[in-house]
Amino acid sequence: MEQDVTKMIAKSALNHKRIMTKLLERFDITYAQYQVLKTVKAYQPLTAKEMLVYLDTDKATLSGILNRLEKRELIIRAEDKRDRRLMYVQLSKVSAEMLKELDTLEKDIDKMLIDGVKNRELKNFMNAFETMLKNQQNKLEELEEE
Amino acid sequence: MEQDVTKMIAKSALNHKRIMTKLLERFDITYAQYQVLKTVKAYQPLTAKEMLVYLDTDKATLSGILNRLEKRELIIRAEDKRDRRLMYVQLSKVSAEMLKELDTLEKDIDKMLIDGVKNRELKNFMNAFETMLKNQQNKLEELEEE
DNA sequence: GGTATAATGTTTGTGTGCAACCTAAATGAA
DNA sequence: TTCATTTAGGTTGCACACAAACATTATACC
Repeated sequence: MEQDVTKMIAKSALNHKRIMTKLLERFDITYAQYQVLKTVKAYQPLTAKEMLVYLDTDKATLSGILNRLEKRELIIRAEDKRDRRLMYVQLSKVSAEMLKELDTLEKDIDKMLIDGVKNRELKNFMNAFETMLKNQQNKLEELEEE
Repeated sequence: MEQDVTKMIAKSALNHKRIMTKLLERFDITYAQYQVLKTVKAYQPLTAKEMLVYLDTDKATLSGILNRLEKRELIIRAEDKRDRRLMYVQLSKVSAEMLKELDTLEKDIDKMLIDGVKNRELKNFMNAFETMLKNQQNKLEELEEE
């Protein structure tokens, strides 16, 4: 039964990624690129380092994604004159428009997910999930310290 | 609130992958390789096509993983004499031993996950999750048909 | 000021994930 | 038998995940 929980989580994460990827096809961007663009929209202008806080990914990965987004003119990079290590990122006009549309689409997907789940059930679900997430965090911290 | 569910799912799937990756470091195999080995153990000898049913991955991905596992002598590939397209896969002695140990480790992780969640809560959790998984499957099917 | 150290970001290498294409072998219809 | 079609599987190309090494620039300490 415990293994089932693990499998369900993995399966639904994969499902969600596949659904979003399908929706994003028409905009010709990947799921990872979409997540980056959303973060830029929410906090722009911001540096790569700041993005890492929100994105739960690696700086090397992010660097590549930003390169591709810049090449396609979906983001604009500008360096800080005070600290020349910093690169401030913001949306282009094209991507800003794109994201408006995508915001609606994604909200629909999020609602679809919990369709048929009663409010009280959902509360319980999230409570249990919080506990599990904490368990995982603890285990991860334990593993980090060797 | 709906977005939170989506985020929780993504986060916990990532957490689990990271925990397992950490545990597998000492055996010098990746999480994907471990999943393949587990499948081989459960159904060996079996063909690549059969594995795909259990693994929810792509044949191109699987092909690469099998190559690396074979190179490291963790699996053995043998062709069928009746149908020379088929490659039957089984564990080597080394990986069979390795998997015994890993089985225990993984079970502990699965138990750790639900620590502090009452039995009734867990039942509800899984019920709600089943509903969500079905919602996703429906959406995916809807998207496949264009 | 000069030098060690830290911070920001990029590059490189390996392993997935996945679509699209390719090969060889089996199958089936004419 | 012959030839088109299907099937199992491998290969290629691109994007991401992530560790490790690297380059540049700031900062701290003397």
